[in-house]
Order: sequence, then structure tokens, then C-alpha cells
Amino acid sequence: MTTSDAAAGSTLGAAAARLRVAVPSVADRVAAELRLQLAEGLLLPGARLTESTIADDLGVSRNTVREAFAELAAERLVVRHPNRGVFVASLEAGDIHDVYTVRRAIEVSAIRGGGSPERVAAVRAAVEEGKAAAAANDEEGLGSANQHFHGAIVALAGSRRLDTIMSQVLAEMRLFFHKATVDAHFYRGYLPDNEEICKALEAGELDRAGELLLAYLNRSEERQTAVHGE
Amino acid sequence: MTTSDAAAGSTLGAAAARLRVAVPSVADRVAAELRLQLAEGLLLPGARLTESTIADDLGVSRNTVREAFAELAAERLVVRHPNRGVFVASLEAGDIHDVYTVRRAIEVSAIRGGGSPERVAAVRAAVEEGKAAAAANDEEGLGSANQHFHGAIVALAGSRRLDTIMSQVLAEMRLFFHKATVDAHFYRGYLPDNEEICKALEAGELDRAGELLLAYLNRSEERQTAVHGE
DNA sequence: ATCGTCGGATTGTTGAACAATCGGCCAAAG
DNA sequence: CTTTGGCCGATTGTTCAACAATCCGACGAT
Repeated sequence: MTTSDAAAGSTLGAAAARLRVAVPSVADRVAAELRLQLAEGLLLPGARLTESTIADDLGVSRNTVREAFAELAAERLVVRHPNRGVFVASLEAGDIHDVYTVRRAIEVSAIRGGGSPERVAAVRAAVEEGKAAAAANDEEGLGSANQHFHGAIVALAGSRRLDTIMSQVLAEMRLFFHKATVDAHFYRGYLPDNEEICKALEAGELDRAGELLLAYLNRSEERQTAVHGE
Repeated sequence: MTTSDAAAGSTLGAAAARLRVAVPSVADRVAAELRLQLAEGLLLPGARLTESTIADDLGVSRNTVREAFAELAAERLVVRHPNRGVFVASLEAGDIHDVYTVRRAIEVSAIRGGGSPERVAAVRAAVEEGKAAAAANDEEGLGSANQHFHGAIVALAGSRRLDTIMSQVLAEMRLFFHKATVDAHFYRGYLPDNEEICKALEAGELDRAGELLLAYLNRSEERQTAVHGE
């Protein structure tokens, strides 16, 4: 869950990288800023991102913005149309199914592998975080708690690569959630599922946890496609 | 569900994209060239890639090379050391386990979901390709046939995202296979496994196919870590 | 109303420039 | 002899300005 800092490098480069004062490249900071605006729904799907405009707004060079775009494009948050510009990615029905296919693969695999007690505890923490948000009627908190829950499940596997894949998938989903989030009770119904899945995980009933999670994801996909229209 | 061909793009952008004459950007072509040299073992792990050198060699601008580097870095084929340059990625023991964790997740998930007859046929074709290569004593062909086999398995799911993830993982593995490939009989032992897995798949025994594939991957990881030296 | 053409705007790519940073070398100090 | 310190060359990070290529929309001709 934490693993906030960047991935490690080579043998002793790892230590060096961990020690290094984090001075993200300008391009990285631009990408981070855009990622933020995307997550907050400030930039809606389909919107166009003009290089020069962003360069001026953020006070950086066009080339730097370009590098940032490359990052975001690699994460599928943005789509490049050659000679036309980059646009905020907009997912359609097929993409939703695709995203859920990825989630089914990595989440179910991760939970069926179990995980260290600390990692299971992280899952539990996310469940409680969701309950607290529900009690406080904090819709935004409910949403992020749910993402923490699924992120923690993937983190069970302890794989750097699976973690980044999952975080990218979640970032993609945030992109078109802004439509669905208006439905205030959207996540609330998932709380019991999370609780049950977590219990099964804690009890070591990994196969059952996997089944539950799979069913959950299937239902979630169904609902998403319904909300998204067709 | 069929959506036989890749998921569509934007409403009519799909047609445009399909129609568009493929004119990869210069940066893309540079990236492709480097990818090729990486796959052929011309650029060994740990090797340094100097911007200006490559820019001169390929007759492009340094900025363009930089964009190509961004692409490759996103694919983990190359690692950026800030202010020091980019180096060909070199996987260590932990990375091998990590890569196999990803493979277990997506390959097993894909095979357990079955797939259309054509996609199953593609898996069968890869198996036969491997047999033919073995008969011809074509070690190189054996290796690529094996990759086709696993690629075809993931393709069963019909997910664009899973496909790209898998192709990236395979590209990563090619990076450090050059050490192992010297062992001429490396892949040969896997042929019977592939055959059996394929048979189970064709017979619709998806759970069993998943089990076999999982065992296969575990053995393969074991062997890889052994070859790679602890 | 349809088609061709033109113009404006934006992207793709280049080349040069400069500051920042790194690694290594060498000298001085302990 | 080892270590500390600083300098130098090389490479990267970033910016800027320019140009060709391409696209979109509008305008005008048929």
C-alpha cells in the first residue's frame, strides 16, 4: 500500500535510489499535475490537451509537456491522435469489459495466493476505512476506500509489476467514474461484499475468497456497463 | 462478447484509425529499432545508451531519441538513471519472480476462461510450430514458438490490455534469455507440457489446463532463477 | 448542395544553446 | 598510504526558436 516511493533499481542502485533526494524531473511533475487534474475530473474524457496551452499554463517548455504526454499515453490516461493532438482517454463499453478482464486476472490471482499478515491487515484496514466513510456519509471517501481495498488485494502478491498495473487500471477507471459517482449510493452496496471477502481472506479460505471476489467483479462490471449506457 | 477484432476506438475514430495509413512517428521508429536490437541481444543488459550517440547513428535529433527512450522506459526495457543516462534493463532474482507472478496471474486467468474455437486453434498452432522447430533443430524457432504459445493463451481472453501486458512481459524476458539460450535444450523439455496443456484446453477441461499451466510456470521460474544464478 | 481550395492553427521534428549534475582524476592533507 | 577535497570533462535536463507536415474549418466555385 505505502510503496509510495519509486521502484528500486539494480543491486546496490536500489539503496542509492532509496537514498536519493526525490527530485522528480520537470516532465514528471507536469505529468503528475495532469494526472491530478484527470483524477479530479477537471479534465473530462474526450477533452483536448493543447501542447502550447499547457506549456504556457505550467510555465514549461513544449518539449517537456510532450514528454509528460508520453508518460500519460503509456498509462492510457490519454490518447495520441497523430498530428491532431492528445485527448483525455474516454472508455466505451468494450474498454470497460477489457478493464474488468484485467482486474479479474490480477485481483483473483493475488487473493488466491494469500499474503503476509501485514498485507492481510492492510486489506482489513481498507474495509474499515470504507465503513467509516459510510458512517460519515463521505461519498468521496467511500470511493477511495474501495480503491484502497482492491489495491490492497493486489498488493497481497507483493509484486511491483502487478501493483503498477493495478494502479494504472484504477486510474483508468477513475476517468469515467465521474459520471457514475453522482449516484451517491454507488459504492455503499459493496461494503458487505468487501467485508465478506476480507473475512474469508483472514480465515485462510483463499479459494472461497477468490470466488467471492470474482462474483463481485462480475456484478460490478455489469453495473458499470449499465450506468455507462448499453 | 464476440468483438472479434480489437475493441473499437471512438465512435467513428475506429474506422479512421483502421483506415489510416500506418506512418509511425520518427520516435516510434527509433523505439522500434532499439527494441529490435534489444531482442536480438545486440544491446546487453546493463549497457548504456547515450543520447547523442544514438541520435547520430540513426540520424535523428536528440529530442526524438529522448521520446523513444520514454517509450522504452514505460515498457521497462530500459531504465532511466536521472542525470546519468538510460541503461538496458537488467533483471535480477527478484524481478524474475515478479515477472512470473504476472504471468501466473494473466495466463492462468486467460486459460481458465476458455476462448473461441479460433483462439484455441491459435494455441494449437503454436504447439505444432514448436514441434516443427524441434524436428528441425531450430533452437531460435523453438524459443519464439514457445512465446507464441503463451501469447496465444493470453489472447484467449480477447483483452487488448492483457495482450499488451503479456507482450511487454515477454519482451522483458527476452532481455535476459540470451544467457539461458546457450543451453540448447532449454525449451525442448517444455514441448510435452505445451502439448498436454493444449489438449486439456481443447477438451474443455479448463480447470485442469489451468493447473497444468500453473505447475509449468512454477517449474519454469525455478529453472530460470537457477540458470540466472541464485 | 457538393466539391475543391485556401488559410490558420497545431503538431512533429530539428538544431542549438545553457545550466545542472555526475564520475573520475589529481593534488593536498592526515 | 589512505582519505578528503576540488576541479574538469562529459552527459543529461530543459528551454527556445524555427520549419515542414498535417489537419480542421471556412470560403468560394461549380
